[in-house]
Amino acid sequence: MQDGNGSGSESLDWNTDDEVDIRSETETSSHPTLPTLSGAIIGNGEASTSNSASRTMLIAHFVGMGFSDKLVSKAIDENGEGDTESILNTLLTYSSLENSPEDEEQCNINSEPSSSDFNETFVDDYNDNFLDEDSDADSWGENEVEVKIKTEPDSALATLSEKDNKLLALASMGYTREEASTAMERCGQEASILVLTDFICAAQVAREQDCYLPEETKRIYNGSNPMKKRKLIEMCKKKVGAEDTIRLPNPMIGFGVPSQPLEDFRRSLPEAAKGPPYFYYENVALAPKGVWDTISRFLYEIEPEFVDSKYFSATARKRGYVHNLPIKNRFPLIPLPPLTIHQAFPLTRKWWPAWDPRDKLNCIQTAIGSAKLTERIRSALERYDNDPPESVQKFVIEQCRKWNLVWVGRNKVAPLEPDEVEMLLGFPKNHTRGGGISRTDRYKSLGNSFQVDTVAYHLSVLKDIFPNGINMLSLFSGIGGAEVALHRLGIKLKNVVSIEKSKVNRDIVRSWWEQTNQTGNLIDFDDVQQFDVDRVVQIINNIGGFDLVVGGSPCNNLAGSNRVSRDGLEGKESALFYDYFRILDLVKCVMRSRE
DNA sequence: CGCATTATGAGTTGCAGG
DNA sequence: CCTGCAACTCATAATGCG
Repeated sequence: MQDGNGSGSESLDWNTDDEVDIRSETETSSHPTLPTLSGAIIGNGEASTSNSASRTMLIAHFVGMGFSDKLVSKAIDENGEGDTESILNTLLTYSSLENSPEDEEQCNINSEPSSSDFNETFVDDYNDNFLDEDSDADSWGENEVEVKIKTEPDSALATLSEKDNKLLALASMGYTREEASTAMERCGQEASILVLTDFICAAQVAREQDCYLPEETKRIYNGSNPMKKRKLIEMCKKKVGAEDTIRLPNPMIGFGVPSQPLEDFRRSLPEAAKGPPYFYYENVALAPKGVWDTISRFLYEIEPEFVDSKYFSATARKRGYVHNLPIKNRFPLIPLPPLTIHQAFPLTRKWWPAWDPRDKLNCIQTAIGSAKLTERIRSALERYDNDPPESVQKFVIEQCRKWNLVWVGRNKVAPLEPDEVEMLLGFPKNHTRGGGISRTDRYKSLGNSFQVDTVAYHLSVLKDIFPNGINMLSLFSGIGGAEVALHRLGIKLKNVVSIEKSKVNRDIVRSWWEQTNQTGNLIDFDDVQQFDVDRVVQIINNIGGFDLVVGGSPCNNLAGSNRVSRDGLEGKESALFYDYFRILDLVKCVMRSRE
């Protein structure tokens, strides 16, 4: 996806002066802005008139959190007085749509919204609750949360948030509110972000060139004519200019790897990006076009650090990391892991043909090569006493690369074993073994995980900053790559709040936590979408704040190996990136309000 | 139903060579 | 500048078996 980045384009006039939007008090910015709560405009608090007592209380409550009087009234009108959760959601959406990078410091969430309610002994409560599994998400603050959810139909919530998400995303891309809503009107609310941006882009081009009638434009963007669509997108790219799209570095060493530390490298973070808390976000580097531009724009315009884990391991793993950590004085985990196939698997050397030039494995994925394939390879090679002809060599090497096969006997290749994958990714042996987990699930969980040495290298700078340990919020924890990395760095884990959908993964982390005799608290949840303001405030009041927020959101719809649903950042699972951003920004605001 | 097995390309990038 | 080619990719869904 090539998004339309408004800045730097004079000819297209992305931001018209006569646009009508809700940020009328501030000057129009020509820069694509972050949809952050941190950047919310704080109203000057007009006196509200003719309100019931409860309504006045309600308004005061939200105004106390930093929202303007006018906005709060509007939100209450839309949602009714009874449903504070929906009101808050609406307010957050409005705030996000308001663009005001100049006012980043004005986040005035009241740190004590009825603090007596929150200062109960929650830690004790959930330590008990965790013992009865699967009820974790609901066993919390039942009296409050349950009721709210039941009064609001799920479908309504989902529709609202989906629509808002799209508006939000479009706003973040620098489109005006008018363009966004027009596009949604014309393409329908079910239209994907791609379709919407295409529509806007096409409209721009049409306006520019005056050669497409509206009806024609509409027809083209109903998906009937892919050639013309592609051509139009190309034209848009030319117009917008590709100079500000994120490109992958070559070699992919980010801000340095142990063998090439980039000693004197400095970077300046945008003010809004600085902590607390520190945060660390991860996803696949080779995502569809435009994805990393969007991710970076949401995550405070921080430039992603793209690193291939082949500099830390015998297997490649090209990933992008967005974080606000210092990068000076990083150090790697000891012992240094093997960096070549030969070092990692000495026994394969005996069978490794001279005509297979590989010394690194490709990316570990979630599925392995079939026995049928390895058998085809064996029988193809068996016909020759010496080296096979070049055509056969080419076929075999191609398949070995594709499926990450290693030589385990004469003419015999095989996929990696789960424990070998564990080693390559930096996990302790048998990390994913036992406890009722199937072999298939082991491959899947490992294939979706961090490379521990790589992540540890980035997180190592925290050791001096937090000599007494850290509180961590871990989203999409998986099998606990970040937790393992910190533990191996010798950074004490005081409180770890972990959110992970898969029960087998939660079990793996819980098991590792017990096996390693952790002295801190591991608190887990299963759904990021239900992790709302109340919960964040409750937890922060209890543990005193987070030092680090880590997470790699789902890559399903971004990953190249997905033939079926590589739908980009708006895909079913990958769209959970926006929940990472939402929760991070929430934590940021609550933390700032407690200063 | 759980688990294992298998088949299923496209999108993107880099690079060499016109 | 362009074109062709090689390389690579945190996956999904259908099927069969016990």
